[in-house]
Amino acid sequence: MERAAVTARTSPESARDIPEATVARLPVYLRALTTLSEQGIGTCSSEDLAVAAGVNSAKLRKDLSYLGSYGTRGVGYDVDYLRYQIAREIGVTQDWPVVIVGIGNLGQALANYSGFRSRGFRVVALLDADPARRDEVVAGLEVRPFDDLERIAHEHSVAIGVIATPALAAQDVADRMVACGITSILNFAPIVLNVPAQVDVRKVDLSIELQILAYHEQRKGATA
Amino acid sequence: MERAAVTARTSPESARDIPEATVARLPVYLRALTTLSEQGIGTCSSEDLAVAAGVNSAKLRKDLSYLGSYGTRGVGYDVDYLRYQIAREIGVTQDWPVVIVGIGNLGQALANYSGFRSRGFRVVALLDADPARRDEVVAGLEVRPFDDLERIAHEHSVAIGVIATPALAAQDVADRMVACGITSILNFAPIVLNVPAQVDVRKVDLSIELQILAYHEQRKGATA
DNA sequence: CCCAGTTTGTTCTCCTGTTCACAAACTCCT
DNA sequence: AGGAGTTTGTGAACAGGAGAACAAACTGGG
Repeated sequence: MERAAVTARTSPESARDIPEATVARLPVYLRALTTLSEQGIGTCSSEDLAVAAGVNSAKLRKDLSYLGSYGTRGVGYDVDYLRYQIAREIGVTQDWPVVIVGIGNLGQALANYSGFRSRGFRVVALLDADPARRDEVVAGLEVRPFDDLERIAHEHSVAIGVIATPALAAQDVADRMVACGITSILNFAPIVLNVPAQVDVRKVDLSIELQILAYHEQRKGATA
Repeated sequence: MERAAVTARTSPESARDIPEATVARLPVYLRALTTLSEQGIGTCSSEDLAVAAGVNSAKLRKDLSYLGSYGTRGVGYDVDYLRYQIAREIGVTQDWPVVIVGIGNLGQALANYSGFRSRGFRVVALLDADPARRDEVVAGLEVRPFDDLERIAHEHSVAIGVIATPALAAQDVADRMVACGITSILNFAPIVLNVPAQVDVRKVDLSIELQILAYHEQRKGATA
C-alpha cells in the first residue's frame, strides 16, 4: 500500500519482481520457518508452513513460486534451505544499520526490542532533540543529540530510519533523514509524511488499528 | 486482511457494509479532518482532504460514498459534520474500554500513549504476569496480576484487548482473553495467534515492517 | 519396472480494490 | 434568470490478489 511507483527493472539476477502482497508475507514465512527449525524440523510441506504462518497453502505456494522452485514435489521444502532463500530475497542476510529518532516510551521499547537484532537489523544510534535525555543510556546506547544525524548516517551508511517522535516533530525529522540520504522510513508518528517519491515510508499507527477493531466490534454488537 | 468471514447482515440502519480497505482508511480521514478542524478550516474539498490523508481524491470520494452523501456538490464537505459522521460509523463516538496485557517497554509506551484516550479508547487496566511488576504505577494505573483479567473484563465489559507480551506468553493470553468474552485483539507479539472465527485479531509486527523496507532498499541498491 | 500415494508449481476463475471519467448538483456572478 | 465554474457521487474499465483445481514430478513399495 502507498508504494512509490516501482521503476521497471531488468537486473541480471532476481529479475522477477515480487507482488507487494507477497513481499509483505515473506517475513511471516521467515519467522515461521525459524520456529520450525528451532523445533528441529528439517522438512515441511506447504500445508505445514501455511498453518504455521496462518495463511492458505495455495497462497503460500504461489508466493514461494515467485522466488523460484525451492521445493521438491512429493516431499516438501527443506526448512533451512528455504529459510535462507527467503532471507536472501528480503535482504536480511546482510546487516542493516538503523537509527531511531525520538527516545520516548516507544523509542525505548524499539531500542530494547531484541527482534531487530536477530532479524538483520542493527540499531547504530538513538537520537533525541530533548537535551534532558542527553547522556541517558538506553539498550546499551547513549542517547545523542538529533543534530548528530548527518554524521552518524554517513559514518554508518544508514539507509533506514525509524521515527518515534511526537506528531509535530515527525515531518522535520523525515526531511532531515531524507537530506542525509536515508531512503526508507518507518514512521510511528500519527501523521502523513511528505517525502520524495524514491523514499519508501511505512507507517504504524496504533490508534488506527484499534479503530479498525472498534468498527468491527460495533458491528458485532449491532446484531447480537 | 485475515478477516473472519463477514456474516451477511441486513440491519435496519447503516445496512451497507463497507469494504475492508475503506474501513482501514476511515481512521486516517478522521485524523486528517481533526487536523483541519484544529486549523480552523470549516469546509474542504475532496482534493484537500485527500492530500491531507495522503490518498487519491477519487478513492476518497468513493470511500465516503459508502457512508452516505455527506458532501455538497460545488462546495465540498463540512469538516466537523463529516468528522462526526465518520466517527459514528467507526464507532468511536462511544468510549471503548481496553485492557493491556504485558507491561514491558512496549506496554508502557502504549499505556502512556495519549492518542488512545483522545480517540475513543480508555485503558481500564494494565496486567502483567510478572510479580515484580506488581504495584508499579504506569500512566496513573496500578499494574495488576494477570489473573485479575476475568474480574476486570466483566466489570468494565471489555471487548478489546491488547497483547504486548513476549511471543511465548501471547497465545495463552489470547486464550484467556477469549474466555473472558473479549472479541477483538490487537497483537504486538511476533506470533500467529490461534483464535475462534468470531474473534478479530489485528497484528502489528515491528520487525516485519522493517523487513519489508529492507526488501525495497535492497532493490534500490541493485540498480544504483 | 510400474503403480499408488504425495506434494509442488501453475493455470484459470473469481472477487476485491483502484482509477478514470463524467453526469448531476451546487454557487456565484452578471 | 442564465451561464460559467466548481465539486460531488458513481458507473465502468482496469489491475491485482485469492483460492480452487490439476498436471507434473517426486518417493517408496512390491
